[in-house]
Amino acid sequence: MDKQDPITLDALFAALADPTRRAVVAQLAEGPAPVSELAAPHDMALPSFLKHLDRLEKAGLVRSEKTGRVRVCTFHPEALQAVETWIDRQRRIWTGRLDRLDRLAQSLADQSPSKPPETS
Amino acid sequence: MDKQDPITLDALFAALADPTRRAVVAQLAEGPAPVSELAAPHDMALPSFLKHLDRLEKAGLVRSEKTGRVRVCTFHPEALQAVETWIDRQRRIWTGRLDRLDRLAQSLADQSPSKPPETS
DNA sequence: GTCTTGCTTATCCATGTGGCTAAGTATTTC
DNA sequence: GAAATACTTAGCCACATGGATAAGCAAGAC
Repeated sequence: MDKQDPITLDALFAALADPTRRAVVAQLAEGPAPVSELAAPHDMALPSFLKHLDRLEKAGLVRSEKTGRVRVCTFHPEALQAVETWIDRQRRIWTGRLDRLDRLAQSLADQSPSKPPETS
Repeated sequence: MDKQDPITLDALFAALADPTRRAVVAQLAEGPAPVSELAAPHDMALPSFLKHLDRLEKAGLVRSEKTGRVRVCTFHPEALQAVETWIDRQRRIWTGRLDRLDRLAQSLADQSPSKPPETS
């Protein structure tokens, strides 16, 4: 019953790909809030809005708990770690590659132009 | 003709929300590659694959140029900056808020337990 | 010149997504 | 207990998305 979906990059990126949902995250970053308060700024019916909240929860970005008739939502920034890790890795690979190219070019330039480069 | 879409968070997050497209980005991070080479690892028809490439280009993550009959694609990591900036901001807001709560709790604890907290 | 290669364009189809309304349920409040 | 509040559930609809096939086309290879 307390089933918790594993946090996947698919769900995370998809959750953040919508302006309404990003706005909710931004609002929750300021502090926890009940559903009605989160929904207020968005010009749409409650059920539509709830679907957005659902996707944020499924992505692991938000958790919520119901007390009485009010559901309070909380931001869980740890979920963003997976995104940043992925991005960092890609950038690292790319810049690492550029660095190697750079050093190669440098070593070519350093040698007397007539000699071919050492490949050891 | 040389119209370049503005890089939006919507397009970026959506582009990265698909495993095929993330794999392409990962592959391109290792260095530029022609379409056929990028498509090879993915078990789908070329036109289907091209749609993925398209979305990566529209998002600004990839650019491509055709020489002869071959189209070579290049990774453009600058596009990822927008994503990281957004994520950083949300986290900063959240942790900033936690810090303030922390200081408040600290100052409450520092006062003699009988006195109510100053609200100035 | 014909053949092959490497895309490209045009459709099509199933499913997912983002919106809606209508009606239901569980707390408070009066 | 009746009424208002705060969601919930169910179902519908339009359009986007991820896949497919079929046919076209320009550049190289032979």
